Amino acid sequence: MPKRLSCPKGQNNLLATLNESDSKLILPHLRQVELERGRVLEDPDRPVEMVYFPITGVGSMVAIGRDGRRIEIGLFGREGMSGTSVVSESDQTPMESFMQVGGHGLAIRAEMLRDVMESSPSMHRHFLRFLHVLLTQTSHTALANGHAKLEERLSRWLLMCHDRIDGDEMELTHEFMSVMLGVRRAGVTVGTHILEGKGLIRATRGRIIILDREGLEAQAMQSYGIPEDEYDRLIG
Amino acid sequence: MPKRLSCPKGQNNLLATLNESDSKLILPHLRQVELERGRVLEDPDRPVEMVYFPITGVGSMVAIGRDGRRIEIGLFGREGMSGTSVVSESDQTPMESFMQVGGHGLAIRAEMLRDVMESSPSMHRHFLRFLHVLLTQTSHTALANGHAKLEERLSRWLLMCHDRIDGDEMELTHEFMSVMLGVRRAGVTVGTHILEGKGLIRATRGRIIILDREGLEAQAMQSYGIPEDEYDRLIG
DNA sequence: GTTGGTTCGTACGAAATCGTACAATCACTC
DNA sequence: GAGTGATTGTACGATTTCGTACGAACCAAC
Repeated sequence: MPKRLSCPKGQNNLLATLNESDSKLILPHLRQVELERGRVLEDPDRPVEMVYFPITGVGSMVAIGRDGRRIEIGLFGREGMSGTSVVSESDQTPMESFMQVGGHGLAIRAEMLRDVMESSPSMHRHFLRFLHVLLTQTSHTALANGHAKLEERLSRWLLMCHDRIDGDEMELTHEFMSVMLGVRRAGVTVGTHILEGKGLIRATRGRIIILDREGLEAQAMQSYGIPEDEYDRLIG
Repeated sequence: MPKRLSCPKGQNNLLATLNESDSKLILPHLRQVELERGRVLEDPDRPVEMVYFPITGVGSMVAIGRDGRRIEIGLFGREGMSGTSVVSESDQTPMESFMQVGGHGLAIRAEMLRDVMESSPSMHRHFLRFLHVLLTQTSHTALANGHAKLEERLSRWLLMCHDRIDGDEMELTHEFMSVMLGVRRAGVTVGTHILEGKGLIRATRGRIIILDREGLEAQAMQSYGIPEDEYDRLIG
């Protein structure tokens, strides 16, 4: 299977799939922004001020425990958006969102987004559907975290990143992946070796290259795909 | 800490917290229903036909993997509702919802709910906020599944059930809990013994009694509470 | 080229959980 | 009150992951 969630280059697919009048409505309020790696898009328990639609790059949503434990619960790129709590009329969330892979995109002030959604139920619906996809993704993250072995989770995660970038190369350290997956750094090192040994990826310092996507999907089979199907169904 | 998410007896809190005009709007379309244990409220990948607002009983949302692996990703009782995909304009989800503890509640046809939400943005917003709480809950399930030990996850799960029932007794088998948590049945048996040994619960055949809620919260500290805070913030 | 910080490879025993099995106990029916 | 099925208690080795540690490899700056 080829990459999922793909969309016309140079665009954000969530915006590209708006109908014409909604597109006209929101366009004037969007402005280009750089989304450098590490940029925080959403602070925990603080009102969302800007909502971002990546065109390149990958964002991570991270749940944070009482004691500060973190784990990634979802990621989004040019198929989606940050700040969905604006869409669910909840202003803020206890999670954090940040760019894990740098890129650029479009941004709109949260207040403004609220306004345009209010004036266009169809736009609201469109973003709501993305929220639903996000819930599905998070659910399957919970499923994978509960049932899947490290190697399978790693495969799933690499696939989800791969879907959201151009090309087959990503700048990722084992340390970073270990935090996202909530496992030991050393575990990730061993895991990547296994995938590398099977010829599915190639890993060099700070970089992972996907060699055999289908093979990776086979590795992740049970864990990958359902949220992506849901995206196709609802947004396409 | 006392039970969370509590609300006036004999009511569903999500409905009880609607404003007066919204309440009048939806009431005529609600009808009383029995929600016996095991009752399926929502089939995976099939359009939601009825939406349920429990008054007693507890419902579970379960994510299902490609190979049929299951894990509970959220639960709801008289503080919430089933069928949130109607709220997110997505009609259906790849998950299943069913009653894990029997009870009764109110039901409305999905179509009708769609209509009344369309005619009342404030009602739509209210349910959207619950959807946001659900996303938070699911995120923290992913967090717990990734980071917490069995004993901690078990405590968290018992607390979440406890919040949603009257009294301190629940009919639960180890087998059932093991499926919800995605662990071995034997593991749950050992886990309950530990909690029992600490005097936090009492377990008899097919039944768990919460003895020391605060103690349980201490056990689950890192994993429990944030989604509940979010509920208070948004619905109260 | 040396230095220093990041990243990666690898090792170790400890802990948690798994998969499985089987016997004991309970609740209910006949 | 004997039988039956569901539930629970307990055991076993196997597997996975943990926590930690330390050295090697790499990269960039001086």
